[in-house]
Amino acid sequence: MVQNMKVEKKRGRPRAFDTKAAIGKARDVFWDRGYAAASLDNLSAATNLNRPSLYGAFGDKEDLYLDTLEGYRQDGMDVLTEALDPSLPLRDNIARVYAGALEIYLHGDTAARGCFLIGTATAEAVQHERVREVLGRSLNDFDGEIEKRMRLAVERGELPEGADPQTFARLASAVMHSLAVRARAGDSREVLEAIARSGVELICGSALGRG
Amino acid sequence: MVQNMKVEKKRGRPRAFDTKAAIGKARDVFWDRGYAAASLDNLSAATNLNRPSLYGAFGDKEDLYLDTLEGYRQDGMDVLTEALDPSLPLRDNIARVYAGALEIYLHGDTAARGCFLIGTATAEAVQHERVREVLGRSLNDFDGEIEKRMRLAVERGELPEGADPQTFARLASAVMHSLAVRARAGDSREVLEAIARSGVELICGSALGRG
DNA sequence: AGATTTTAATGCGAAATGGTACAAAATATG
DNA sequence: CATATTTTGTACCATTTCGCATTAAAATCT
Repeated sequence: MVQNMKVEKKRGRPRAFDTKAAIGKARDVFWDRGYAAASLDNLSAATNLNRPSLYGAFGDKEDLYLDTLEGYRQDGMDVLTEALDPSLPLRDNIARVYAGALEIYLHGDTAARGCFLIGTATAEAVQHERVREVLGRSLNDFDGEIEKRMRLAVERGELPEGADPQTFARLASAVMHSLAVRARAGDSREVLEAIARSGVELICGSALGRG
Repeated sequence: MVQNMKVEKKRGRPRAFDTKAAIGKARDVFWDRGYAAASLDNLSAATNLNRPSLYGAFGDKEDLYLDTLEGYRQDGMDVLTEALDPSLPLRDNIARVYAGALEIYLHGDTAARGCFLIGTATAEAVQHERVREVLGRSLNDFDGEIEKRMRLAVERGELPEGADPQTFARLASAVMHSLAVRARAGDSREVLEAIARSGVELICGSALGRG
């Protein structure tokens, strides 16, 4: 049932490329240049697909971009849920979330890439409603995933009794947003890790949650 | 001495436009569309300057963009220092900083604009070194201004004795960065204000700083 | 094998883009 | 007034852009 989804033999000529891989390559282009500055030639070169193939497989440039955004959101959620393993203390969870984020953000050829969503989708969000929708939904999904863990933390006493899980989740996200921006602005790993540590401290800190 | 800077009567035909106003109009265009997607036609139409005039007055598109960024940074610093009036309690200061930020971020015709720097310069930061430099410097300047107030707060006992002003400043900035992103992602004023309030609470909160 | 269906490759084209040449206009200086 | 200097407006250019039409190629179905 899992593998049946693609077993229906398609009629015509089979694709000579892997869709997921192509989206990944396209994502790298958008990540470095931003959506608007990424040309179809750039994308075509990076994916080894000529423009008509790109167009046939993904639709126009905006459609392709939305696909890369969705893929990133999904990957991000996977990393996040793994980092939030509830068998670990809350403090470790949040630290792992930030560490995982920095692992992604600090990659880059010429300069650190930061967060793909925050680094590129924000720029288009005002004009392109669909991009704004994906961006907003992604941020909310991240918040929601963290909020689940925060709820557990309140139950377990890792956070003060009256603490609002949603509020704590949003503040935990806020630190991550800042890391995303600062990484792309060129801040060093040392600075970013220091911010991450102090964020963990502030949110899960002994002063508040005696976590 | 202040007004002498421009009193040297220039020789040729005088400009028929106000430079500052033109930069402001251009900034609005970049703010909505992002740097790459803003065409010289867009900028020309918004400023009522034809392309050669734009080019003559500001240089090429990137030069003009950098001018708008610098102007925004300067304006932002002014708003920030005003909000951080040291005769007020730290809690009020930070609340005013966020309120001032939201006042700017929530403007927009089709959708909220968010922060001009974070919303548009991050997208270009990887490829354009000069943009990355301005972005990084701006973030640091904001941090520095807040840090000064935090230092004072430690001296006054508004924050715990051992607290590191730089750390607290960066965390205060982090909440603002999150507001910047979320505003552009379409979050409502209510949500943003709630985040701002909880950010103030967490950073200046009684549990920690008994401010 | 022949028909059908889907993908791949070449190349085109209309429009938009960033930038500039050039001449007219407007002002200060001599 | 004449000249030098700067700005303005029209028109233009070379390039890039996105998107597609068309044709060739490769697989499946009958």
